[in-house]
Amino acid sequence: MVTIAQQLVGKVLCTQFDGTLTSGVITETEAYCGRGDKACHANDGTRTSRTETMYQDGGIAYIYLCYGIHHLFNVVTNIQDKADAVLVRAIEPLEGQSTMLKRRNSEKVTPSLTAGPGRLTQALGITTDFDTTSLTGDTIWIKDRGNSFSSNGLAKTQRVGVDYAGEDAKLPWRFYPRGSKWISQK
DNA sequence: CATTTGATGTTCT
DNA sequence: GAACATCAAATGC
Repeated sequence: MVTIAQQLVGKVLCTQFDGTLTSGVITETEAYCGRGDKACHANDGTRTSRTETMYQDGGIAYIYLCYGIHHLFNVVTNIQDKADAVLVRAIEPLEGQSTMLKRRNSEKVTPSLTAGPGRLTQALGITTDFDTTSLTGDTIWIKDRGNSFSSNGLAKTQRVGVDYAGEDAKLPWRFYPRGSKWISQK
């Protein structure tokens, strides 16, 4: 679970709609565990129409609306009825940069273009319409470029924005490459 | 520069 | 009604 979150860093997240391809290298992830992690929406078997996606088999996208405005993208990583997911918090733009700039309504490629959970989904055109989409299809998928980071090259810190989770907010389940600029601010 | 505030939907009380 | 896995624009130094 936590291992999967580490392995996802350095892989390439791709989306393709209407013949337009956009992609980026994953530079920041957070692990969320459905059992014993108060920061997870589906902790302790909490099932709602929103979190139902997390209880499905792994290898699909869990996308939900946060604060009524932002779409956050997660990868479901466990088997059916085990609600585990990895939140992708930031990417480094790769292909289709001009499309991302257009979607984000900006002109220059800077970290603020895709560094942040709400930002990367906007740049890639991901919305809740793609919730439960399989990540092995041709709409949203993850490419292995073979340049994964060793646990030594990865910084390990507390997760962001989950202070309400008490002790569980201190779990070191946020990962990003040491020295990378494509990281969400805080 | 730092801090505050508005937008906004889903879920739980 | 309150809180929430957030961001950008406005305000105050």
